[in-house]
Amino acid sequence: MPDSGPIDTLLPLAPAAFHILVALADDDRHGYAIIQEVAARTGGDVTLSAGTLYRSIQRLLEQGLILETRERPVPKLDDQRRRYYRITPRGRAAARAEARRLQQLVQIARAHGIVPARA
Amino acid sequence: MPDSGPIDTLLPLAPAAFHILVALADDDRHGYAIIQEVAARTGGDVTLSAGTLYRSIQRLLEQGLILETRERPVPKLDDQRRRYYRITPRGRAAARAEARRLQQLVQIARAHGIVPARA
DNA sequence: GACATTATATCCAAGGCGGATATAATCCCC
DNA sequence: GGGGATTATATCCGCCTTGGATATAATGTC
Repeated sequence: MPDSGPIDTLLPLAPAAFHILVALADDDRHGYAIIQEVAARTGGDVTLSAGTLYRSIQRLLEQGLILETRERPVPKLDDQRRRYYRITPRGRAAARAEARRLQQLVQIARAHGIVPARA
Repeated sequence: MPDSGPIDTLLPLAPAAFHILVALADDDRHGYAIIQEVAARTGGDVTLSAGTLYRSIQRLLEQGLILETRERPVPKLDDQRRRYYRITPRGRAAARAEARRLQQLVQIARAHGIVPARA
């Protein structure tokens, strides 16, 4: 399953994969920066380990949900170790589908009175 | 970790565990009925396998999130094979916390423009 | 009484995860 | 400019959860 086929077959998205895609929604980022972005965005609740991050990135590349860019956001001050990644349209679609799926879960929980009201 | 301690340590809840707790939110149910309830409630998207179900039930019992009841909803027509389960207050709290966590994920995805609007 | 369905339980292999380890480039400060 | 902390990527290990297969037995149906 390289980079085609229905998005549904990718769901449910692995939690780490979802976080990475969301972190790349706004800007291209390199791996280490993704870890920091996710931690910051979740208030420290989600701290991707290095092992999880780089394995997830490999899978996302194979699935065509992200791609590596040679562009450097700030060409002058650069760090040759960094590898920057960009979300693809397909990656955006996958993240959107996953978000919808999560939203449905919350809806079901609400229908069963688990959640007081809507947040 | 038998059945005490902060709810947060239980999060994230395994997907199967969350579905089971939600299915038990309204009524006591036996294992097989939980599978059917989850499948019905999700429009067939989530079909818990038998292996997943019974192992998840064991964990939930150990964690004090559900308990087994001897009560039979309909005492007359009964099936001696069935084992009925009931959600505990702690289980309800765990499901609520997990739903909140999921809701936060959706919010983050929205903040990054992944999701068009609110569902 | 035979056969499909219901119902619980266990085993196996696959996949995702955190944490540890390795290696190297970059930064900072004295 | 030399040395140590930090940044950055990568791989390995073991644990946990999962779907699917298998087993066993009670119940329902005709």
